[in-house]
Amino acid sequence: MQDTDIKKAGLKVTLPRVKILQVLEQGDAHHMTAEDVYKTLLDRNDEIGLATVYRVLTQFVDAGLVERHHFEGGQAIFELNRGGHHDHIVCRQCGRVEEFVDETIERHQHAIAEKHGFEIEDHSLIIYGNCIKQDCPHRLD
Amino acid sequence: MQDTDIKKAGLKVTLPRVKILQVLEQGDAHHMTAEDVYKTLLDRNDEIGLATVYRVLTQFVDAGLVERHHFEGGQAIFELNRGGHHDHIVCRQCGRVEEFVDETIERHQHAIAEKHGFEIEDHSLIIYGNCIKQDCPHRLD
DNA sequence: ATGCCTGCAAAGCTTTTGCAGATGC
DNA sequence: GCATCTGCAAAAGCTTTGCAGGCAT
Repeated sequence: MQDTDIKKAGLKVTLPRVKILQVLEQGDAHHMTAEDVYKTLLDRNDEIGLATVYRVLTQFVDAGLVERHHFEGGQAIFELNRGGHHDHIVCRQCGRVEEFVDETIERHQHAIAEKHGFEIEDHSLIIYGNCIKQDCPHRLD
Repeated sequence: MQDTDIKKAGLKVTLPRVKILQVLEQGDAHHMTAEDVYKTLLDRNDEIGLATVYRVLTQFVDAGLVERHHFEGGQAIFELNRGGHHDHIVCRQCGRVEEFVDETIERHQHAIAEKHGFEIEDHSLIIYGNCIKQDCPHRLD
């Protein structure tokens, strides 16, 4: 239940916050730019300012409710934090984003950090490629 | 020899291009923002416009001479392509960037791409943490 | 009632682009 | 000489911020 999450973050339960959380929960595309969230809200006739979308997303990131990723392209990508860490594989043709977890990679990263004298906090692994799925609209034949 | 590389890229060998390549080759910090490159040039009394730095770096990236990375923070990071792929581990305290290669991780990435029906083109693996080195100016004690 | 929120518009940053003059070949 | 390149200034994205009014508690 979203209201609880918002409260736990020390934030007031306001309409914009609830709606933004809903978009992130329901979106078929789990990975969205701030602009994507904004436009989705407009499509639903929820008129929420773009500045508010940015502000709220940042607050959610700070609260740990949402993750911010930096893919190619300069725009930040936001994703609801559903627990469970995962990495990403992105199709350069159609923009599709899929998630994966690989325990071996995770372990090796820790070993590498240790070897280099780093206390690991976080990591970002993004595989870029072309998906060869039937419905990739930019499919390479 | 840089002139050859520039020519091979189909670009004229101009002073700005040679100087920018020199900065990337000689920089102790192998990972620089466009602004870093620009300021380094100014320090050497080479007055090259920031727009030119951006334009030339982009041309070098397109030519495969330079790599562009997207770390946290929004600014693109440029690095001379010295052959040999590697990944990065970044200290959030002091900004230090170290490089590493892990064959197991590389292999697993290919396996993951295949499993998801992607033709892998590229990938970006960045580990963020805090280095605990003697000379880290922001060292956590 | 009060303090936290929102919307708007303006500003901030990084990066790109148009154009006139300069330069490499 | 001619095409390509550079510098400047302006513009273009994305994101943040100041402020005045609005809303949750």
